[in-house]
Amino acid sequence: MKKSNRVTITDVARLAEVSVSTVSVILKDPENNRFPEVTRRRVLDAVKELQYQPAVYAQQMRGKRLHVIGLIIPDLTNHFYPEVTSGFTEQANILGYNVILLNSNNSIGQEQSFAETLIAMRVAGVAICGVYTIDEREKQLIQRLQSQGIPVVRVDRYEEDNISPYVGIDNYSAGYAMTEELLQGGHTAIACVVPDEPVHIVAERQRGYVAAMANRGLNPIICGFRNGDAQSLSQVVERLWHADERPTALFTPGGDMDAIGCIRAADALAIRVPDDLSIAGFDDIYVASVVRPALTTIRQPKYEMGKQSMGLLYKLIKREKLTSERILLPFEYIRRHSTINLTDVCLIP
Amino acid sequence: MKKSNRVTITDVARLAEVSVSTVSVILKDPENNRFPEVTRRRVLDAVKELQYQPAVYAQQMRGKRLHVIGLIIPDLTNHFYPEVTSGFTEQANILGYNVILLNSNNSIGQEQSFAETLIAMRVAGVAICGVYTIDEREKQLIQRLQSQGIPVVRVDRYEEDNISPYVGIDNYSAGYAMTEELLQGGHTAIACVVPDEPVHIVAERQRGYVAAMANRGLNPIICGFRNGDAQSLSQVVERLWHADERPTALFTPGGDMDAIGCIRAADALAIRVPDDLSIAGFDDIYVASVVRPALTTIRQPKYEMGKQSMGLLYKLIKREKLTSERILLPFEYIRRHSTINLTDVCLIP
DNA sequence: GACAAATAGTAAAACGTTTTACTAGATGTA
DNA sequence: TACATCTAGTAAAACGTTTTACTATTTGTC
Repeated sequence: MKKSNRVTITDVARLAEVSVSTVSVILKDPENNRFPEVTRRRVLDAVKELQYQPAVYAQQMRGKRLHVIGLIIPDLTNHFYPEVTSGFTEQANILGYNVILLNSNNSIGQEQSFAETLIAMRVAGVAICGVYTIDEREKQLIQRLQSQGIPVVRVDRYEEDNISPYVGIDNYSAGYAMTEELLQGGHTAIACVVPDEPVHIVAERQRGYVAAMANRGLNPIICGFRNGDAQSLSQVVERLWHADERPTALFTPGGDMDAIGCIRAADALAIRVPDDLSIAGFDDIYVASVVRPALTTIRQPKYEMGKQSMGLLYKLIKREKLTSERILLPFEYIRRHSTINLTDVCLIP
Repeated sequence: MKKSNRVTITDVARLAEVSVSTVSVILKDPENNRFPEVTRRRVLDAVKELQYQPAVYAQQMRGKRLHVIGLIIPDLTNHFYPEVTSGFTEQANILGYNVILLNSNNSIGQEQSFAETLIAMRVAGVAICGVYTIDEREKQLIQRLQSQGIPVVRVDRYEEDNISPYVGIDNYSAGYAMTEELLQGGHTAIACVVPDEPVHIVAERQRGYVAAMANRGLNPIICGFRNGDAQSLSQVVERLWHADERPTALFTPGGDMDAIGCIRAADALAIRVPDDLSIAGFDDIYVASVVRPALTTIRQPKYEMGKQSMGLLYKLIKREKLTSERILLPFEYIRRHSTINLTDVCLIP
C-alpha cells in the first residue's frame, strides 16, 4: 500500500529491481556507460512506465538551485507590462528558467510579501519593476533579497544608485527629445501633464521636458493629476483649455494611457485633436497605433527590455563578469496623427 | 565558517541556544505556551536578527503542499489574457497562493514541457487556457497532470467533455446573440470571418452564427484566414467586398483583434465602417472601446473568469464538493459605432 | 595460480525541516 | 517517602534525491 500517489525514485528502483542510487546515476546521464545497456534499459523503461519525474524540492535539498525567476510588476492591465513580460519569459525559457509573475498592483506591501515568498522558495533571481523607486522601502526590499543571496535586476523603473543593475532607457533624453520635436513643430506653449506622485523615471522625462523648454527660453507648464483618476485628468485638460496662455500641445510623460485619457477628455470638450490641440504620449503601447487620432509617442523597446533584463539576470546568477551594471536601450520618436506641425498649418491657407 | 550564505533553522537554534526542534515548535505557533515566554522571546529575537525564512523545499519534503499554482496561457500579448490573469492571480493571492505564469506561445510542445516542470515542482494546481482544445495531446496533458495528483481547471477554452472542470461562457449562445443583433439591425448578408484552425470555443460561436442565420432561412457566409496573418485577413475583406453578394456586416468570432484587423483592412480599401460595412468583434478587450470606430462586440467577463477559475481550482485542491463541474458566466452584447442599423439609415434621407 | 584492474552495483550520508516520542528535573500528593 | 504529574526541552526519524566511497565479482596478465 502506497502512502501517496506521487511516484518517487524508490518506486522506480523497485520496479527495475535495482537500488535507488543506480536509478539516480543512470538518470543523471543515460548515455554514460557506467552501467551496461541492459540495466539502463530496464531503469529507463521503469521511468517511462511510472511516468516518473524527480521532485524538484528533493533536488533543491541537495543544493541544486531552483530554476525559477520571480518577476514583479506593478500592473498587469497596463499594456506596457505584458510586452516586457513576454520578452522576459521567452528569454527565461530559452535559458532554462521558469518565471513566477507577481502583480503587486502598485502596493509596496504586496511587493514586500512577494519578496518573502520568493526568498522562502529560494528562487534563482528576481527582476523587479518597482512600485515607487523613490521609496526607501523599495531599496530595503532589494537589499533584503540580495542579502539572501538572490540576484536582483530592475526593469524599466530604476534610479541611478548602485544597489542593483538595471535595464531601461535614458528617460531624461527621451523627454527632451519629445519636447524638442514639438518645439520644432512650431509649438511654444507645451504643457506637461504628469501624475501626482510620479515614479523616478517619469520625473526624469519631465526634467528633460523642462530642460528643452528652458533651452529656448520658454516657461514650462506642468500640470499634475491624480494617478489613475480619469476625471482628474479631464479636469486638467479643461483647465488648460481655458487658461490665459492656452497650450497648443500637451505631453504625457506618464505613458500612452494618460495621453489617450487626454484625447478622450478633449473629445468630450469638443476640442479637436490635433487641429486645436496636439497630444503626445510615451511608451508606444499597442493601442497608441489603434486609437484615433493615432498617437505620436516615444517608442520604448519593451520586448527587448524584458529580454535583456533576463539576460542580465542570467549573468548575475552565473556570476559572470558584467560589462556594465546598467543597460540603456535606444528609444525612438514615433510621429503619428495626434500632433501637428503649426508651421505646416500656416502654409495652407 | 558557514557553507552557504543562506540562513537555516540550525543557525537560529545556535544563536538562541536551544535545539532545532525547539525553534521549529515555537515558530509553528509563537503564541502557544508550550514554552515559557522567555524562551520564545529568545527564539523570536534570533529569527528576527538573522532574518530567517524557512526553506519551502524542506517543508515540501515533509509533505507540506507548495502554495503555488501554474497558469498556462497561449499568448500574453493578446490583451484578453492579461485581464483574465489579473483576476486569477489576485484571487490566488487572497487564497494564499502564488501564480507561475507560463506563456505557451500557442505551441503545444511548450505546453507539454511546462506541464512536466509543474509536475516536477509539485504545484498545488494548474489552470490552463489550452492551445488547441480539440487536440488529443491537450487531453493527454490534462490527464497526465491529474494522474500525478494535480487538479486542473480549464479557463475560457474548453470542450464539453468530462476530463476536467472549466470556467467560460456559452459560446454558442453568444455567437447566436451577436448574429441575432445584426439581423435585427436589418442585415441579411452577414459574413463570419474565422481563423483557419479555430479552437473549439470559436467553432461554437460560429455554430451559433450559422444557427441564427438558418433560423431566418439565410445562408451562412463563412470565410477562413490564416491565424495571426494580417495580410490574409486583408485579402478576405477585399474578396468579400467584391463578391457577388456583398455582405453588409461582418462578424469575427475569433476576437476583437480580428475585427480590428478588418477595420484596418477596410480603411486601406476605402471602405467606410460602419456606413458601407458593419463590423462586430468578440471579447470586448480594452482596445475595442478605444479604436475608431469603437467596436460593437460581445463582452466576456474576463476578470471574473480568472477569479472564478481560481475559486474553482481552490475547491478542487481542498477536495471540497463542487456544486458543478462547469461554470458558465454571463456575456453581454455591447453596441458601439462599428455597426449600424440598416433600418435607421433608410429613415434618414 | 596470484595479483591487478575493470565492471556492476550498492550503502550510507547529507541536505533543512517537522513531528513524535522521549527524558530529566521539578513540583504536587497521599 | 514514594509515586504521579507537570514542565521545559531534546533526540531522532522521516521526507526524496544525489554523491561519495565502498564491495563483490569478473576479467586480464604474467
